[in-house]
Amino acid sequence: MSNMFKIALPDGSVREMPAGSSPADVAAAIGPGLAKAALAARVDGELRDLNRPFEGDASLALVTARDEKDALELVRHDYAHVLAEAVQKLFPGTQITFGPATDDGFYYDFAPAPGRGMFTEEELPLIEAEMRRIIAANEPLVREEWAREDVRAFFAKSGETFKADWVMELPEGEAITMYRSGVGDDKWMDLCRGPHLPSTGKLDPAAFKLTRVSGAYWRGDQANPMLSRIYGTAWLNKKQLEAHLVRLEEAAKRDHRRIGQEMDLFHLQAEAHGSVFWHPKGFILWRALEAYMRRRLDAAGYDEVKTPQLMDARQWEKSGHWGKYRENMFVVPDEIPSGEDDGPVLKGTGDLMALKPMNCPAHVLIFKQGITSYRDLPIRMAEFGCCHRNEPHGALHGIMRVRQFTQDDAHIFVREDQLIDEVRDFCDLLDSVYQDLGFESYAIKLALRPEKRFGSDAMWDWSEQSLRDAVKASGRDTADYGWEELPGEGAFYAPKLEFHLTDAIGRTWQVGTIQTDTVLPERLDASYIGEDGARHRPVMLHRAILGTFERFIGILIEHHAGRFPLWLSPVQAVVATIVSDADDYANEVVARLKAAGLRVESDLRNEKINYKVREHSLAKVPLLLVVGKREAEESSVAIRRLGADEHQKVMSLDAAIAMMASEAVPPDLRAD
RNA sequence: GCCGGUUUAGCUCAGAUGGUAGAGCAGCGGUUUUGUAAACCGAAGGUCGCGGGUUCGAUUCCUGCAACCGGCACCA
Repeated sequence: MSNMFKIALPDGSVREMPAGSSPADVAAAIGPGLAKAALAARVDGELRDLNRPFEGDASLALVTARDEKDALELVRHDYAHVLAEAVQKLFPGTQITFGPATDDGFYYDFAPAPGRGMFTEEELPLIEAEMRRIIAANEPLVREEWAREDVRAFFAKSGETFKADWVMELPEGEAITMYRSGVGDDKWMDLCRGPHLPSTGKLDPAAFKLTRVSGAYWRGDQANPMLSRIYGTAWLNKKQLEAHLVRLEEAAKRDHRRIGQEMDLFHLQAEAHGSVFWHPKGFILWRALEAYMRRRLDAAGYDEVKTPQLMDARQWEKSGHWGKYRENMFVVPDEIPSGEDDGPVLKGTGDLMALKPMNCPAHVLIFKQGITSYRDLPIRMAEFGCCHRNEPHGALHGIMRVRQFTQDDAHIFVREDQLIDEVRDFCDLLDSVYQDLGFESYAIKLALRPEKRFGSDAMWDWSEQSLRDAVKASGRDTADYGWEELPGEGAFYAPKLEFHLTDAIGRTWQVGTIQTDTVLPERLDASYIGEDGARHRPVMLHRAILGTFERFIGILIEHHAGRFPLWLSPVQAVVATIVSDADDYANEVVARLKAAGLRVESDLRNEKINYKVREHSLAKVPLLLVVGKREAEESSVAIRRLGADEHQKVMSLDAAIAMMASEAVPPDLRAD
């Protein structure tokens, strides 16, 4: 066996390196510039430490900051390592657990030392300073392979029960990697799969920032102790960090809660927390969206229905909600008590009723009226259904996560042989709606059977596979759609396809969904008569495109930053006068625009035009029609378009009305 | 529900180690008739989230609760 290894480089060349050499040696052999720039190595495609020796012939690609994706991941992971080291040095007795890289940085979960509480934001600057000290010390990060029992003993000795317990769950017999930073008394060790940069000095002390603290359950399980998580954002250099912080500031300006208040769309208040008070302007947006959806559903063969808000508890027992969902339901006694202890019920039966958390059982009850033939299927039953769910309080978020909401819900009753086509058609309809509403991209996930569920494994096998097949048939099971499967995330009655959109600061929200349910038709005994004259169970597809009006409008607000396309804008135009002599003409313009179906307001106030322009621009009014003496004489308007480069365009009133009316047509009604 | 933080005028925020509080903007009254992102003057506006405690006195200290914010868990 040769004691020289052949190392193939990306340019096709091959270098002979002595056994025991590492990617760092190759980098040094190529040149000092590369040796300095190298952060890690890809050896036969696997990301590895720069100093980890080759084990034989290999292909090698050195990773530098130019390989941004790999570099960011490495660097962020290293910052997490440095964070953990800093925290343990500043706060002895703190236990370390896990600390991965995230999309914009890193976090680390700690179990605070006995007797002290969770970390607070006030402590972050102190921790940052210690991190910078560790970076300035340029401590080597050295990979060591340990036996599992040695690792356990090491952590057990210092009272690190989380790490000691965790390492015992790793496969027995395999070498486990520990990373050492610092030397001598300043030595610090962490159990970590790696890889890491060669030393802490490779990090830019000005390219990270600790951002917030949070609680987080050990291994993500509510039954486990809560740990103290510290989040940071980290980049390759200061410029990138600053750009990211600016992006966050810009994103905060798009927050739907802020814009909702600025544009007077809605408000929330403690007396009905988790329910939205829609103001006139916000409800115009709602109505435009609802009218649009209604047209799309009509065209796609749906029948719209309306079902009761309150149903008897016995019905919820039959549907299974009472057993699996009661903790989230608002339960209402059907009675008016006398008010005395054990006094009589003055009115009502005394039975329990519940506000519907979902529309599905009611739709099955409609389906069950009369007899359905196989020829009638599919039946697509739609409802803009108002539901109530008593959500965990910590889950509520603006209008994105509320306790009362209206779904663009529908249930499609299909034969098994119709299922895949129906799901595929739904995917196409959903795609078209998202395009119309300005969303170019969205993610599709398949949420698989949860632990707490109804139905047989065979049923779940079939349901899951049918959704998988339907997405494949629609051609959307690709990386462009972020396609992935999420084990354990399905509803208790069905697996579901989830369609996700992203908010202003990168949080993703599920909006659309379609679920293949065979459980509820069974429980509620829904059937159709087949070609063979026998009774069969239909499959029930639960589906929504917007998800809920509340959440979708929240996303729309952030996506457009309040600058809605004209057909959705609550106020499409304001006619603003320059002098009071133009008041009569302005009123005429407003009347003409209203007659053309446009939502328009006038501003005849005794204010300077600069003031009016500023005010209506801040209010995000898309079109400002300025009229003064000139326009009144010429029957024209000076149109200023929000966000446009050219300041104004003077055109005749007739031409302006034609242009605006055409632009305000909803996307599904456009001729083009 | 869990961890941390916050709650003062319509909005955005100051503030006092305990003696019932300010600013800007908005709103209101007046002056200004104005050509594309803030004209000027004036008066007014608050049980300092809610309850309990300590105190001569609490918006401030203690305590309970609620809502909100950031995460976790849960979810459309």
